Amino acid sequence: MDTDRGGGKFTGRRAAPLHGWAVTPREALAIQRGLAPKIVVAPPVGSLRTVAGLDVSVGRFEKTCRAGAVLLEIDTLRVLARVRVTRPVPFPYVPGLLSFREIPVLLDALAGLPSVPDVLVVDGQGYAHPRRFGLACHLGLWCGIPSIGVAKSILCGVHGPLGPARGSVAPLVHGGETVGVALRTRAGVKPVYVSVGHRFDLDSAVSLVLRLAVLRRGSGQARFRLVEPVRQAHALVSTRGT
DNA sequence: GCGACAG
DNA sequence: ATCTTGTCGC
Repeated sequence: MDTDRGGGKFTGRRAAPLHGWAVTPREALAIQRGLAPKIVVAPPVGSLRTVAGLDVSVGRFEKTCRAGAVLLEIDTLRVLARVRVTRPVPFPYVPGLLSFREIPVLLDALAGLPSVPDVLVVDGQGYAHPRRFGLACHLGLWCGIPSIGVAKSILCGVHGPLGPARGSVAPLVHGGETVGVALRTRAGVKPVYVSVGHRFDLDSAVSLVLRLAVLRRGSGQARFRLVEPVRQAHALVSTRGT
């Protein structure tokens, strides 16, 4: 029943928004429980040509935050557009409720892109969440766009050791369920944690992440641990000024 | 009750 | 997330 297009042109075109954003932590928890069943875990439909990397940064004592959305062509990893917005911080940081802090401002950045991305990549968890509704799930569902989460550390779950080579994986398990994977994007360095957001399956997410982790010219070694869209978004919001 | 805890 | 310089290594 989700008409797709979720919250609208990213924010409000839907006749009835899924929910408001001015909520208390308690209400946020209830919203997550109610929306988690709506997440679709399946291979992405159609071809994936463009990807948007998203990130948010908040100053130590500032009351505002910056959100960035960078659109790239998946094949070439060339940047097609960059959008950065500054907004009041809408919600405190509470482990497990990150989406209520970042999505309101990310939506404004996404709305500034010249076209709708085929897939969204966020800096954080998706399904690998206590209630299976991390930032990537929430954003993907709201926008009606396929999404995945690529986190730098674990929120919940455990995993066994993984090989030292790029591409090595180990399932991330929580509550007896595989909620994501620890993936080595670069030989010898700490893995990233990949999980499904919305309208994506774990295998497709892993292969996409490997495609987005820039390789060094020549040998098939990775240049960076993090995927390019998220690196670009991070660079965009981590500098201050105009 | 205690410790953990995306960004 | 943010506070922060130099330094070791490919």
